[in-house]
Formats: sequence, structure tokens, C-alpha cells
Amino acid sequence: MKKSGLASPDVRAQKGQLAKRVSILEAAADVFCREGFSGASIDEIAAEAGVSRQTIYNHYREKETLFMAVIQDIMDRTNGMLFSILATFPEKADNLEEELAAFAVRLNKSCICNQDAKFIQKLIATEGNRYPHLFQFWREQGPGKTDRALAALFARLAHSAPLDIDDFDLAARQFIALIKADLQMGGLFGEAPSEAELEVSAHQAVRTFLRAYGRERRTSGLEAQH
Amino acid sequence: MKKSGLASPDVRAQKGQLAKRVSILEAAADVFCREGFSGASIDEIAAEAGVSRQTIYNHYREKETLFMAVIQDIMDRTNGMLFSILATFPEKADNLEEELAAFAVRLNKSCICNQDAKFIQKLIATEGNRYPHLFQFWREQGPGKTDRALAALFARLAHSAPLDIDDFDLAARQFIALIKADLQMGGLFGEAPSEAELEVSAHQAVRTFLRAYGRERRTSGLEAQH
DNA sequence: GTAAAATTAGACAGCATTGTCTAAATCGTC
DNA sequence: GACGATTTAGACAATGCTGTCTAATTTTAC
Repeated sequence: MKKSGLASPDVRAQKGQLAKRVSILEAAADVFCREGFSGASIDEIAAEAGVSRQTIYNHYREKETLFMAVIQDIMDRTNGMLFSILATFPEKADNLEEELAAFAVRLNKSCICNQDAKFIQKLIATEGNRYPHLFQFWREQGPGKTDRALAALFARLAHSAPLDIDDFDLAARQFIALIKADLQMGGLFGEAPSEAELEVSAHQAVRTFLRAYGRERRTSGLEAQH
Repeated sequence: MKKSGLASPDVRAQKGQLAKRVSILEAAADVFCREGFSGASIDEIAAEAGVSRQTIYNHYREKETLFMAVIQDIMDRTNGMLFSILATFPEKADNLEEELAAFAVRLNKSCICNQDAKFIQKLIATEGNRYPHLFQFWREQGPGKTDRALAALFARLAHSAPLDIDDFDLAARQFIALIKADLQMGGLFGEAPSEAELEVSAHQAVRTFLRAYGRERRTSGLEAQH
């Protein structure tokens, strides 16, 4: 029962503190996302977090510190999710179109529909110039690594699948671009695409990708005309 | 010499006034884009426009009116430019890859590198939720029309070019997505891609697009292996 | 139960901003 | 040059925000 021996000295009252911290971070993310950095007020964040203003100043010295903490927190989460999705990239070529499309749907759900991802995207547009180092970091750790990782996955897949890819990095970038083709615009607003729309969009993207990079000869009805 | 007869009563001193208006709109666009709506201060805009604060309040009743005017102004300009670029879409298939790539470079220059386009893109991310009607309008008149127009252009091109396109709207969206694949991320920051980078990126996109939608059989070295 | 730590509400100074007002200066036009 | 319209600088009140401080209250650990 006695936990004093287990808990290190600086972890004493962290149960309640941690809850507050999380609550503050969530509320702050919400308000920063709605109002931007300048438009967000500490009072609003405090109210939404169900916390007194002073508590925020106790945990995070000032507004900018809080802002940074929010960014860092969300970046960690999104990066983690991103790479857990990358781990589901198909290995074998059993049912290439289906499996790639399913992967595309997963990627889109976590990169475009996801709340955190939208937040980061928005923040990069708004405050990217104000905090260049932070977003340089995001860029290297997020999209930069994603592209390279996906390139490696395509390279692996090309061993067992009929893919004719010269430049794996380019193919990875184009795969992502095609995947996002239909969803980007609507994603800027609140409108989330339906599951069916995601499926259709992913299949269309993958079909085009495979037409461009698949090794099999294209089987269009026109062949008979040759 | 006498212009009083030509100038309508409410166009009297517009030469100077117009200059001020333009100057204010330019400065406001700059500051709004840098600082966001909340972060932008009228004083800063006035200083950058080389104009007194009161003059701004004379022309535009309040901050929000000025903001709307800036958006409207830039939307007009970007839409105009966009459709002037669309008019340069190739008609004949003489040198398909070259001509499409050149078109892609033009489109990218005016849609991604262009200052106004970046501004609109940023504003949609930041204030889109605050002014839904305005950006609904942009969306219908801008990207919505662009996609449909480009689809029609591909349909026309397909008459004389070896293109095998089922869904022209889809092809248009994917063309745009491929075109922007490499540039989107960097575009959020100040970094403008070099002319050479634009060329390379456009050629890669067009090559993939034509591999997916071109009617000619793909000529890869692997054919000998069949 | 007690002591230490964390939280709260509220007051507070300092500062920036918006939008108005006024009197002087400037500009365009005849 | 003179007149009317526009612009300007600056003062101004009202408001909201940040960040600090304090004293009371609650929570946590033991």
C-alpha cells in the first residue's frame, strides 16, 4: 500500500498535477487552433480547461511557453501515430491494389482527418515564420522522415511485387500526393470525409499510382484495336 | 484639357485617394499575412502603408471591413491570373511531355510561389472558420472552377493526344496533386523553389501522369524479359 | 490529523489596441 | 491664389490582455 518508497521525490503530487497539465494542454490546443496565438487568451484557455488562470502560469511560465508545450505534445503524438501507420505498409504483393488502398485510407485518416494533424498543419501555416526552428524540427522529423520511410517500404515491396520504380523517394512523394488529392481542400474546414469517400478516393489514387508504376502491361479495351 | 466634364461627380479626387487605397490594401495584406487577423494592428498597417491611421478608418470603417476588402481584392487577382494560365493549356499533342511540363511550371509559379496565392492559402487555414461564406465563395470560384476547367481542357486534348482517360475530373485533380507534390511543404515557408527545381519537379510529375494516362505502351527495358 | 504543496479567486499595474474626435496641414482643382 | 476635400498627428476613452501578487482554500502525502 505504501507508495512512498516507489515514488521518486519529484513525482509526489503528480497524479492531480498531471491531470491538470493534460487538461490545460488539451484546452490550449483547442483555443490556439481556433484563435491563433495572438487571438487566444489565457483566460479562455483556463475556462475551457476548468482551471484557474494562475494554475496555468504555475505550470507554464508564460503564454509562449505554453504554446511551445502544446506544439511539442501534439508533434509527439502525431509522429507516433504516423509511424505506427507506416508499420502497416503491405509486405507481400498478394492483393496489391486492395492492400495499398487500405493503407492509404489509414494514412489519410491519421494525417488529414485527425484533429492533431489538422492542428499542426494549421499552426505551420500561421506561426511557422515566427518559430522557424520548431517547425524545421517538425519538418525533418515528420514529413521528411515519412517520405524516406515510405520510400524504403516501396523499395522492399518492389522485391516481391510487380513494381517498376526508378526513384523510390519520388514514388513515395507522388503516392502521398495522389492519396491526398481529393481530401486536402475539404480538410481545411471542419468537413470530415465519410468512410466511403475515403475508400473511393484511396482506390482511385492507388489505381493511378499502379498504372504509372506497375510492371504489368496495361489491359485496356483498346488493345484489340492494335 | 478640362476633365470636369468627363469625370463623374464621385470620381473627383480619386487619383490620390486611389493611390492611398492601393497602398493601404497592399500593406494590410502584408501585415495580415504576417500576423494574422488578431495579431495585425492598424498602426502597423498605417506605418507600412505610409499613411495615417485615421486615413485607414476613413476608407474602411473598421478593421474587419479592411480585412474583407483585402481578401476580396486578392481573390480577384488570383482568380484572374489562374484563368489566364489555364488559357495556355496545350491544344495539340506535338510535344506532349514538354508542353504539359511547361504548363505545370506556369501553374506552380502562379499558385504556389505567388505571394497572393500563398496569402489566400494561409488565410483559409487561419480564418476560414471565422468567415465561412467568404471562403465558400473562394472555394467555388477558385479551386472548384479550376478543377472543372482543367478537366475540360484534358478532354479537349484527349481528342488529338494519345491519352486514355476515363474520368477527366479525376485526372485533373490528380494532375494538380502530382504537380504540387514536391513544392507544397517548402511553400509554407518563405523558401521559393528555384527555376530549375520547378522544371525538374514538373517533368517528374508529368512523366508519372503520362505513364498512368498515356495510351502508348510503356517502353521499359524489362520488356525484353517477357 | 497534520503539514506541505497545489489550487483558487480576485485585485492589480502595465501595456497595447481599437475606434473617435479635433485642429492643423496638405492636396487637387478651378 | 483660393476653396473644398482629404489627410495628418495626436490626444483620448474604453477595452482587453498579460503576468504578478496575495490570502484563502483545497488537495495530497504520510
